[in-house]
Amino acid sequence: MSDSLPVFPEPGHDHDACAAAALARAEARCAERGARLTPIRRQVLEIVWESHAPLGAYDILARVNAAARRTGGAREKAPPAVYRALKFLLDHGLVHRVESENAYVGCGASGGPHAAWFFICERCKNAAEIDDGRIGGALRESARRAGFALESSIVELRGRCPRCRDGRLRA
Amino acid sequence: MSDSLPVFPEPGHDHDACAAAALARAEARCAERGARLTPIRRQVLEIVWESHAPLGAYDILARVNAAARRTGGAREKAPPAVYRALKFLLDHGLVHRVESENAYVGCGASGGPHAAWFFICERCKNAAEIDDGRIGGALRESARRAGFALESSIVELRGRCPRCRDGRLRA
DNA sequence: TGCGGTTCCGATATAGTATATCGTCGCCGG
DNA sequence: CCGGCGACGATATACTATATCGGAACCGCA
Repeated sequence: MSDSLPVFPEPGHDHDACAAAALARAEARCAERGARLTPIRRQVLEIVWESHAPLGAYDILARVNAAARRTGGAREKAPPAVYRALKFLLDHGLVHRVESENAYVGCGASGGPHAAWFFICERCKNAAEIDDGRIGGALRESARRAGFALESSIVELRGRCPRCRDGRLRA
Repeated sequence: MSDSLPVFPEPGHDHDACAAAALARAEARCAERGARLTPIRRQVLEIVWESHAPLGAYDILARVNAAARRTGGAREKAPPAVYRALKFLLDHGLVHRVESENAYVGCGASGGPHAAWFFICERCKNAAEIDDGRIGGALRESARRAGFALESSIVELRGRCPRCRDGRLRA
């Protein structure tokens, strides 16, 4: 685990490349595991990677169906299609769920299983994963002292990202 | 902020006293603030204090209505009644919301505003507030290093409480 | 080639969580 | 008396998620 690094996407970052890299990681991981990145799963993953802001399941569904309407008249998907795809992606560590928003965001890490801890900007809505060993240490130590057998941890830190923090409301 | 102390309720603790103390704290705080602990607000608070396990809004609603049926035929309350009461209690720091369960639990602290961090036992379902300065320190330091202006933090640690941890499944 | 198992998906229904809106009542200060 | 405000009742609706069943596609294997 490394120190915390600049975690929010830079203003002008090449987001297409960012998303493409995530898709490539997903394909690699699925190949490794013999898991099938089917069209609907891949599409849902692409949609959550359209930005760094967590997206609700029904927003994802709407985009899936909007795309279907554009490209030809395939019948509308129903909610379970999206929830099944999300479950697959969650199970394989390709997306994370943001509990405080009932929403889903792409996993930016290439490594194995890891805790899903986030900074979430209240203004631009972006979420950035936190990679900071100190937090894990503090949580484990706190659990140890309480006699609590820690199995998983949810950490969602809300506030203003570096770009949005300077009081510039609704810039 | 103190060290982490034994935070889960003891097996045989006097829960009636525990709930009564919480109600007394609530009355005191409302008096201080000129806020009105109306009958429905008080009843919702009593219901969340029936145990240390977070309770869903509709479970609370069902208990409110069950009580009404028992004591005489007052008309059933609708969901907004409970959500309004919960909002009041949340605003005044008398209950906390557990994001990972869409559920609500009484606030055990008597002090002022504070972060709502929890241990949540997957077996007995109880939630216990964490009072550990190290966690806050780690979170603030992580935010500082990332240039993130921290406004609020959600920490929900899931696992087994001291009483439930020893592999005794469904005892 | 045909069988049997598994995985994935379509389709429908329903469960569970939360809020918007509008009207009324009661209280309190002027 | 009246005006404002906070609280609440009532209805409707939005949003989030899952249960269940059946069929299609795929795979390994006799």
